[in-house]
Amino acid sequence: MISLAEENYLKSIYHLSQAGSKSVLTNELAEAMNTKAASVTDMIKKLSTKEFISYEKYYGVNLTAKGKTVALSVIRKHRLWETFLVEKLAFSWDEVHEVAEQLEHIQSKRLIEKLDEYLGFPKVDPHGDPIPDTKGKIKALQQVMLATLKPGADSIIVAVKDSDSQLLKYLDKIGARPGKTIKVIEREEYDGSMEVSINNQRFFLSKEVSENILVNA
Amino acid sequence: MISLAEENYLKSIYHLSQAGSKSVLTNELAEAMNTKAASVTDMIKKLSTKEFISYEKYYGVNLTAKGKTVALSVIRKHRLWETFLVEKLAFSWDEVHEVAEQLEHIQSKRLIEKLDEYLGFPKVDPHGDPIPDTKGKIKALQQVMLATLKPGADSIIVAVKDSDSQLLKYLDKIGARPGKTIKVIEREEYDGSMEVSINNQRFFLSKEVSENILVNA
DNA sequence: ATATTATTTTAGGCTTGTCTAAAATAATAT
DNA sequence: ATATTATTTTAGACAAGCCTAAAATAATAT
Ligand SMILES: [Mn+2]
Ligand SMILES: [Mn+2]
Ligand SMILES: [Mn+2]
Ligand SMILES: [Mn+2]
Repeated sequence: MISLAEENYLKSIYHLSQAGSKSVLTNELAEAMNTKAASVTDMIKKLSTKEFISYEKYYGVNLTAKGKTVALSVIRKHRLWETFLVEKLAFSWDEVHEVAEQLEHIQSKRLIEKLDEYLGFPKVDPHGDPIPDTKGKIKALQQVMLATLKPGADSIIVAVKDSDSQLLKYLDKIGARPGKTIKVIEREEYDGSMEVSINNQRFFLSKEVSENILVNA
Repeated sequence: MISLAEENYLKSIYHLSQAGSKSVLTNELAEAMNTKAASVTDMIKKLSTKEFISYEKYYGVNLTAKGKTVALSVIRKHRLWETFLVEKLAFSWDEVHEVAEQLEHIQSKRLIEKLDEYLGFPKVDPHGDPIPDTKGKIKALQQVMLATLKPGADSIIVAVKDSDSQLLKYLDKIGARPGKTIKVIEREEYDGSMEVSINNQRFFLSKEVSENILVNA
């Protein structure tokens, strides 16, 4: 049996280890989990005993194959539920993350299989994030932050960061959705802001925004 | 904030107080919750402090208006989810209860409103149980156990007990579903078993089965 | 009225997941 | 190489929810 807290830690470790390529450190995890380092150390020990992670004292943790499977299963559920909420219940994409955080912990293989089928076996969620298959296989998209593109570059939005409702509302307003073409007109070196065009309309994006828009490489 | 355990206790107290008209006793609750009397006493104190129940030591508990509201909200969610699982995901009626026990604890007003709308504002769940409305108003059906009917009586099945998968499979097989007409042919006094006809077919039902079929009074 | 039995509560303990404060270790700067 | 700083771990505590065993109370039988 795996608890809700354990699932959330494993998911978080997975996401953090995707970002960087090194071990996930205690403080990183504490920040991500909105808790204290001491609590993280406690949980790390439990997860390590259960062989979901490998742990070297003072040097952070890494998911084992077993742990990765759990993490991907939770992510699969999260993204399928988000898709359901948007496609079937007419939620907007900025409202779904919080609810999916709860729904992802429902334990029922059958439910997820049925849901997947009902949704027509979607490949990505409403934010463009790939949905792992039953076996936890995930399509590693070729994606890069919009912030890294040079002026003149033309590319297609692949995904956006999904957990900030404010950002999503803004992106929706300017039409920055997965599938859309975005062109970098100009880039200000000193603050990383840029002018872009979407749907033949021009917008100024701060560095913060352009780092949360992922485009095809 | 109300915890999952608290919600389950309140739901259970509600169901037990519907059955009998007296206060709900510690042992009844322990049995229903699959736990020990001592644990029930502990929880009762918490719920009492939070004013979800009124509690007289040694004489059992009763829901306050506040507690009843919570219980009915959980029951509403449970029954809406069961309806969703059967109507949209093609679950059979004997598979849904367990999953709904989990889904009923998802906290999101918006989700339940949208789900209700998506399902077309159903009035009863797949087992015939009435779905409380947003305000917790529930249609008290005129219903009586099939077991109490006399031979010759003709009546319509209104609901069936929903938490026993085996029973539901059996009822489905013989066609005993809500809305169907059932006629009592004969009743054996000494064991309470009866012969009935459904869809012009005859079946022998044990007392146990006939107590779990509810018909219009 | 009193004794026996059944029910409920209390006492004390365990696990999970959290916390703060203190100690240990690693990283960095001189 | 050593001192300072930052990070991580340990120690000890707490709330929620559960448990067993013992004590208290209520119900019932004589
Ligand atoms: Mn999300
Ligand atoms: Mn998403
Ligand atoms: Mn049910
Ligand atoms: Mn039901």
